[in-house]
Amino acid sequence: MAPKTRIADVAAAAGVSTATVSRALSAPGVVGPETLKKVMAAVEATGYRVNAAARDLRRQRARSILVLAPNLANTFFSRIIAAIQEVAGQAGLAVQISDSRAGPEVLQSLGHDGRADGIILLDGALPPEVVRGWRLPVVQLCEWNDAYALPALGIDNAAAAGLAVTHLADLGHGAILHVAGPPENVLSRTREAGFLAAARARGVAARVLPGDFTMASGAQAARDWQAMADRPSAVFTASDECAFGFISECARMGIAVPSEVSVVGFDDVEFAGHFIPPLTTIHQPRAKLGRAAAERLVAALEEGVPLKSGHETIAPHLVVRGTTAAAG
Amino acid sequence: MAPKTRIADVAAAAGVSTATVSRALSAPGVVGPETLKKVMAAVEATGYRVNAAARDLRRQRARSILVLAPNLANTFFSRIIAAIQEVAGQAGLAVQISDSRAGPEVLQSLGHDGRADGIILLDGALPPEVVRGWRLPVVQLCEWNDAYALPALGIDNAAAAGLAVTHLADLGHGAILHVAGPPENVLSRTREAGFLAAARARGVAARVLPGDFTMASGAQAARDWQAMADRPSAVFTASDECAFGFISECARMGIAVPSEVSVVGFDDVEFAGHFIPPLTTIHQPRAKLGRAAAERLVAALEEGVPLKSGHETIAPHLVVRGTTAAAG
DNA sequence: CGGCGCAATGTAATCGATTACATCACCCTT
DNA sequence: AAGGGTGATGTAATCGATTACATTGCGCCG
Repeated sequence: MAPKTRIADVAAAAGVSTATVSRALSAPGVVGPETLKKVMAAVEATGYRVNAAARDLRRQRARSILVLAPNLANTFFSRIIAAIQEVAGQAGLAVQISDSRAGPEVLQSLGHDGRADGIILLDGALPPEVVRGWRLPVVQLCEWNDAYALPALGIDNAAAAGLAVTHLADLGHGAILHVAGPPENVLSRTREAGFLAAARARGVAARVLPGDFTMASGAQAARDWQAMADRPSAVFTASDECAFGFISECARMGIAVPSEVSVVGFDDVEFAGHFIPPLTTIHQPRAKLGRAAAERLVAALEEGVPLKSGHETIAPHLVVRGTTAAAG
Repeated sequence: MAPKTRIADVAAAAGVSTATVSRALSAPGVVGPETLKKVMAAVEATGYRVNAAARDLRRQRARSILVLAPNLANTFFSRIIAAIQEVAGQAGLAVQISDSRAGPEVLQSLGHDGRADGIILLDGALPPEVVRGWRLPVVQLCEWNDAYALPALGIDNAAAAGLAVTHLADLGHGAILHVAGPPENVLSRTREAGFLAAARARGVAARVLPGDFTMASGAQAARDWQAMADRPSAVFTASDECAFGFISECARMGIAVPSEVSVVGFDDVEFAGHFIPPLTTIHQPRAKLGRAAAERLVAALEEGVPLKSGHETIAPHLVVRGTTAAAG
């Protein structure tokens, strides 16, 4: 009925001033118990809800955080965002999401229009000048970019690649092929570097084929691999999707996994455990990552805990399933 | 550098009044060309960005829509949300997401705090009194609830079930098992009803087992089906996940799909086409649904186009892949 | 040449909540 | 009994942008 009730309406109904209503709602301890009761009754009666815009304006806070991700449709992000929303929601902060591939001006204003108090950035490929122009606390998650000079959180990608190499070497594979991700991506580069370092350390032969994280690039890699003179007996791909593509193409070519070739993926996406055969892969704790990033940002925002600068990594682990076996 | 520049700063820099700056930015046509140039230069020089809270307060608009979904981690929603964000972003509206499983008070205020101008609701299981209490335009998407008395948009679930039945009957299957979804869910009920009606119309025997959309319930259904005296040769599940569970369990029991049993899923999730064998399933055009809902809401918000009440359905279609074959 | 109309700009009220500061009542101490 | 403290409440300034209304200056018409 009442289209909008303002704090003044509540004050009138309760027979007190607006200041008292405001205090009753945000600091119940400082108003008298009698008054508190009256105010609460009036709030109930009028169906009052604070106007967020007015409060935000006065408080110079939006009680909201912004999550920026490239390609929101990517299922990799959904669990992360869910975890962020959970933590933020508990702290009473709203979560706004936006595609980080929007134009620079749009991105620029996102950090300046006062709609958000902080940003969680899941993209390492934005123009540094835009990112550095933001005057808000920002946490980089999963991907990062040193040019931003911002705190970052993610798994240790190099160590993760090492886990894959160790696992395969332990199974007796003397040569391993890595299907890399797009070269402009930090994650790709770190994983590839980690792979090469671990292979060298372990004394196994290393080969690398280009890729771009997609299923199609995995299938292409399978064909290229099949045509090699001396095929490595094990493959480590830069993403699960790529591994799926590789394995599917092998199936099409009549090559059995894992008996003829072992495959290790990266990410442990929802589906990895249900693929046939279930995929051995590096697990990225997405919920934990989302939660950790949100907790840090919320702490910075609510309690003024400064964000630790520099990289913080979470240890990944390998999930051994059905796509790896001892070398024949 | 400048921690925050207000419109007054720009006005001072340009030597005009704040009113002129405001007009230059929001209605460039009404200020003189000279003045416009000066203002723009001043905006550039000071790095001014409007303060969204102040503008929202004054305009009584938030330029933001809220998407409410149960379980944001569910990958089914990510593509829908991406499409919503795309449409909203083009219209200059922010997208806020929240878990619809939050407490009633939280939900209540979401519709009243002035942070959002409209809501896209992906959940049909919220308390009707909360939903009806919102004084904002709301569009229900995918799921719906008649008690809300709100416009709804989704695929025609009954017709979709009919497509599955027709396909299987055409392949010569004389009996079909339906693994249903949770009975409290409208989608489950509509799909089941559509299934039964189509089976009756087509003259094929229909059986139903309970389920809840999950992979585990699909696996359980497979075991129950395996134990049946006269097993139907075809299965239609209420979700893709359920179909994956059914098929995986069949594989474990040594039953081949599709030669020994045909399976049709529902949703056409990202992974359906890459499952082995690729899943025959009902395709839900998620991007299209998200876009359509967002377009309607944006039109209602921006141009005052009233929301059509009642259900609006989009025709689904069947994607035939590798889990269905002619009855043996 | 006086006045009307129009275009450009300025002045100040407004959106709704928060909060610094002022006020008041009451009690306690000396 | 005067003075000082304490706790509860009211008054009014404030956050920053928008916009109704007022003002100014100029050209044009009769």
